[in-house]
Amino acid sequence: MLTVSELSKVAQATPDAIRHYVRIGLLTPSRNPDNGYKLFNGYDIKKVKFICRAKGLGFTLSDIQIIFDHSSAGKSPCPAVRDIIQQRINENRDRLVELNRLQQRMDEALEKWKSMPDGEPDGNAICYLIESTH
Amino acid sequence: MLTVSELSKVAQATPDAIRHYVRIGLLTPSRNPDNGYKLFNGYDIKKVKFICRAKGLGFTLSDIQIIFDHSSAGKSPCPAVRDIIQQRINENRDRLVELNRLQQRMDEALEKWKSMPDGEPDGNAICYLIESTH
DNA sequence: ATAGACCCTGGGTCCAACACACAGGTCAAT
DNA sequence: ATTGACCTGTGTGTTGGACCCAGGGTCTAT
Repeated sequence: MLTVSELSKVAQATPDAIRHYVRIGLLTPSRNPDNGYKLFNGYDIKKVKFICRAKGLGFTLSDIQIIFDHSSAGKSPCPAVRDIIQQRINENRDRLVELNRLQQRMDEALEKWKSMPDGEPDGNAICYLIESTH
Repeated sequence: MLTVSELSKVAQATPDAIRHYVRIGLLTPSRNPDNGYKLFNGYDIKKVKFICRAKGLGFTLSDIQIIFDHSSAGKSPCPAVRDIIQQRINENRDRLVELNRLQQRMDEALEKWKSMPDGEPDGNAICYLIESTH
C-alpha cells in the first residue's frame, strides 16, 4: 500500500495531481485508520499511468472517468475511446484554425504599431494603437 | 446614463460580461440612488468597445486592466501595449506548436486503433488501445 | 386595476486541471 | 527532547465569463 507521495513517484505525477484525481473520483484509495492518510494499491499505479498516457493523447479527465466506468462495468471501453478521440481531433482542429487566425491578427497589429508613435492620453482615446485597429 | 442592458446593446457585449467587468474593476459605474442600478456614461461605452477589441487581439482582462491603469494615471499605455502583445505572440506560438504535436499524436493513434479489435476487460488492462501507445 | 412578461440587482455556483497556502502530523537524526 | 525536513488533509485561487436564483421593479395590454 502506497501513500500519495510514494504513488506520485512511482507513477510520475505530482502529489497535487494525485490528490486532484482522488477528489474528482478517478481514484478511490482506502484510508489508514490511524491518521486518515490515503492508501493506494497496485491497480492505482496502473490507473495513474493510464491517466497520464490518455491525457497526453488529448483525453480530458472526464473522458477518462467514462473509460474507467466502462471498464469497471465489465464493458470494453474501446468503441467509446475511438469516438471520444475523434471528437477531440475535431475540436483541436477548430482550435488550431482559431489560434492561427489570432496569431495572424497579432502579428499584423504589432507590425503596424512598430511604426506608430506613442499617443499621450487625452481623456478621449484610451490607446490609439488598439483603437486604430479595425 | 445607461443601464447594464443598454450598455450591452450599444457596446456589443452580453449583460453578463458587463457585470463581470464591473466585478473585477474594469468598469466603475455610478449608481442610481433610487434603485441601486449601475449607471454608465459615454466613456464606459468606449471602454467596453476597447475591451472587446483588445480581447480579440489576444489581450487578457488583466492586461486590459494594466492598460486602463496607465491611461488613468496619465501615462501613455502604448509601450506596455507593445510589450504585452509581444508576450502573447510568443505564448501563442508555443501553444500552436504544442497543439500541432497533439494533433499529430491523436491522428496517429486513431489511425492505428482503426485496425485493432476491441479488447474485453480482463481485470488487468484498462484499455489496451491506449495502453499500447508508447 | 391588474395580469403577464420582461428587466434589474447582488450573490452564488460551475467549467479544467491543477497549484498553492495553511496548519498540523510524523519521522530520523542528534 | 528537540530540531528540521517532509508529509498530510483541506480550502482557496487561477481565466473569462455563463448560468442560475430569489426578490423586486417596470411596462404593456386588457
